[in-house]
Amino acid sequence: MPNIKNNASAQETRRKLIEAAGEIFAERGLHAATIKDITTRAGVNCAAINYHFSDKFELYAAVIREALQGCASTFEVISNCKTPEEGLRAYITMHIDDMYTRSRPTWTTTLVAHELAQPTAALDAVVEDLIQPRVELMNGIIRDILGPGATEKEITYAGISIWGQCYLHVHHREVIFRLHPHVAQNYVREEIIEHITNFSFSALDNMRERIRQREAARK
Amino acid sequence: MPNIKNNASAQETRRKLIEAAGEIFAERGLHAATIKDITTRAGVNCAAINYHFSDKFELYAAVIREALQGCASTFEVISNCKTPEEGLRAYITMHIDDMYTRSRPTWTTTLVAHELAQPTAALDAVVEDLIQPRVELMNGIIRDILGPGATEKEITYAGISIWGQCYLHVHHREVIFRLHPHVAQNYVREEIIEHITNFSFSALDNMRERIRQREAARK
Amino acid sequence: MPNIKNNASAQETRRKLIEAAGEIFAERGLHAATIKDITTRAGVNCAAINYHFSDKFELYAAVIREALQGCASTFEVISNCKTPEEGLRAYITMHIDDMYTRSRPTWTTTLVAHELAQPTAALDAVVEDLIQPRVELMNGIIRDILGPGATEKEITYAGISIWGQCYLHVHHREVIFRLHPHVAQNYVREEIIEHITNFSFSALDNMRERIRQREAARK
Amino acid sequence: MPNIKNNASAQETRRKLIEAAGEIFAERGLHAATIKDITTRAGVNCAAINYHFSDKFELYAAVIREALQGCASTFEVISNCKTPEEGLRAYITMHIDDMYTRSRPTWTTTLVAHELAQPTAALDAVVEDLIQPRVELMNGIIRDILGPGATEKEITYAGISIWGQCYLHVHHREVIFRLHPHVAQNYVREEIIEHITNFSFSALDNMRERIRQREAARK
DNA sequence: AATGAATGAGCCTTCATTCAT
DNA sequence: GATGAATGAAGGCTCATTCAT
Repeated sequence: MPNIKNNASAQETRRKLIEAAGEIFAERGLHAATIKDITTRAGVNCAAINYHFSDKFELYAAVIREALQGCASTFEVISNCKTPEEGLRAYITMHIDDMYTRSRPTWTTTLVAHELAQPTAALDAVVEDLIQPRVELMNGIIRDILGPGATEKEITYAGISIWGQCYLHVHHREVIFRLHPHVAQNYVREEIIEHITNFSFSALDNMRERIRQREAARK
Repeated sequence: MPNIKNNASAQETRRKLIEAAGEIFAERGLHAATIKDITTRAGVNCAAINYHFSDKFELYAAVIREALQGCASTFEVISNCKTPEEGLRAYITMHIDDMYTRSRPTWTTTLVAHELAQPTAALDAVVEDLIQPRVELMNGIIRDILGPGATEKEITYAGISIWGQCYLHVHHREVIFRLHPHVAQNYVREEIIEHITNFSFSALDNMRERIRQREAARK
Repeated sequence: MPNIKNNASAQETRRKLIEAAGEIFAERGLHAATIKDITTRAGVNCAAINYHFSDKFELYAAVIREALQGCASTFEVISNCKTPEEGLRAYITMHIDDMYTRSRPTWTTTLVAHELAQPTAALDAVVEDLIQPRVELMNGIIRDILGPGATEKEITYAGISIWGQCYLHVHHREVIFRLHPHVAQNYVREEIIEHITNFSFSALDNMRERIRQREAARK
Repeated sequence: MPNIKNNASAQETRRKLIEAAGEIFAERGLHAATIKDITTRAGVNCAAINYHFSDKFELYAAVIREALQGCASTFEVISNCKTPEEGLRAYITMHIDDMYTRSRPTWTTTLVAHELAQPTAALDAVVEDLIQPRVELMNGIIRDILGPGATEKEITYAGISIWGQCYLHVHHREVIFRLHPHVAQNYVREEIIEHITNFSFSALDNMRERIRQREAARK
């Protein structure tokens, strides 16, 4: 791995750059963000980017990597859930809380949204490090709920249905608020989690019943 | 009204520009797309953009407007449905088919996705012309299904849940395919429509029952 | 002479173009004035300039020629003056009135000022048609006043002294007004003519006396 | 204060840019001068203008400011004059020498002439820093000559009369030479100074006498 | 005679990058 | 390790001009 600077002040500069770049990339996207914007906000010279990351895109990649770290922290919570419904609720909560958690800088979610809408070479890392594990986690929960007769496709589709509901709330809140001012004015996180959990669980329950009947008929 | 050119050849040039710009804006986004790219693909001189649309951004706005036209065509189909379930299925079909319809150029959906992920001043038009009418259409269907006791918030949340499921399939197919290669290899449009319809309908059915019980208890 | 169009409507277009171009060249100068500005103000198509004048610079030259016409009209007034002092006063009046005469469009003076400060190829015409005759006229008056002993150089210098006084009042009124607000607020054309005439005449009178003494001594 | 570069080489580049820009702005005026011309003559990259002055116009303003410096140097000479006539001669000499002094770059006078003929936002600085002090200096001299009875208007008009004579010699030499080839061939700076001084002094003397008579009559 | 449409050239500016210190 | 200075490349836009009608 190149460009690993050991000096303490070097690490400090790196950190300031990643922080500033994260915010600005999230605000404007990869192309509209300029190096001058980033270095100005970071309070360093513009040549520092070339020194620490050799490239604007390398900085972007580093920012993405940074954004993906710490996302796995809530996984244990989900694993410890006893009932599948609890697991489902915990999973949905994790998604919705992407927007609120203060343990990570606020720009990470927005940044990932940009990357999904307009993928760069960094998309692979996003999929592998962030989304893939979540999908697998979720698939496990769904498999538990749907029972042993569920096909991989059914599990996949169900997973997408749940993820999609969360996705809009997390990444397109602005549009939702514009469409539904009454939601914007009285925004209650728990309400949304409750709705998606109920909506999804009842749909999964129905799927489970259908699968059970199908499997019974097949025997 | 400025910039309305009447000559036939002018209209032709406008069309070529919008076509080329649509593709390139969809590929690269507003900032990364260059005027040279667009005019080269359109086969016209770069000054033509200034002549027909005074600005790069005005061209972008025109492209967005163009993308939004023709989206309302399937509304009648939905209005003619007899049962709510049929209406729901027709609505979901309309969403999913955004990706496949050949009556419109292929770039429109991608372009709208960009606009949602990284809104510009053109977002207002997208929301008002494209999304708002769909949301109202859907809310009517949902209201029919949930029955008279449903609150506005319940209808809103249910609508977002359905929209969200379609959204991922339409706008993030690339990511879905990467995550689920078996879906990519054997992609069946009807399967997806079937799944989302069933998933959503059973969830709505469950909501309806709860609401019914709640309203009964209240009396 | 090329580009002499005979049709009546063509002459009309030419006239409108020269009028509009005169104003805009006077406002902004040759380079800063754009063809679009001019044709917009003239209410004609931009290709008309190329058709009637073949060139932006040819249009400018035509405008200059236009501006120079009609300047000779007051010459007879001066020629008819009986005493040299009257002639001097009439000459100064002619200069000062360049700014006020309503028989010609108001932009001509400003335009000539531009040409003097930043000469183009059109300067020759300005000098030959506008300035040269005036200078010769003035030199005659001055020669009358100074008497037969005056050298050409003395006449020349005296002429420049008189012209220069008028020049500032005519071409740099804006600066004068800024420097002397009390003059701006109570601007009296006659006062200025009176001052320059007295100032110049007394100076010329003094010159005449010196020349007389010098010539007397020489004999 | 932005744009103050401290490094020695930066100062050197700034100086080269101002020098080159001064010459080219003087040759062609603000609009006709191109950044490429300037940077080529200065031997620097075109982006240097953006780096040192953020703008073409900011560069122009800096050039004007530069042109105005050092103009006040001869003021003491005038202040030290004993008789009013000496002061008047020194003042006229200062004006005429604007064209010849080699202590300043040769373009400054031409540049100021452009600015007067076609004012930009930089005119304010020209008036305040260059012209205003000279006018006040001159008004003092004239007030001494005319005596206590002179009105402000009389002093103002007299000042303009003197300034105007110098103005033509300084700013329109080209035209003068074209009109009077014999002056061009045998140009003697002292002759001109002598003429303007005599011409003006005799006129002022005459004014003083009139004022004296008027004041005497009023009592 | 006039115009709508189109164009090539060039301008100012910005950007990511690199160099020298 | 960090920075002030400099730069080549390219971008958006404007302009005078020309073409086809």
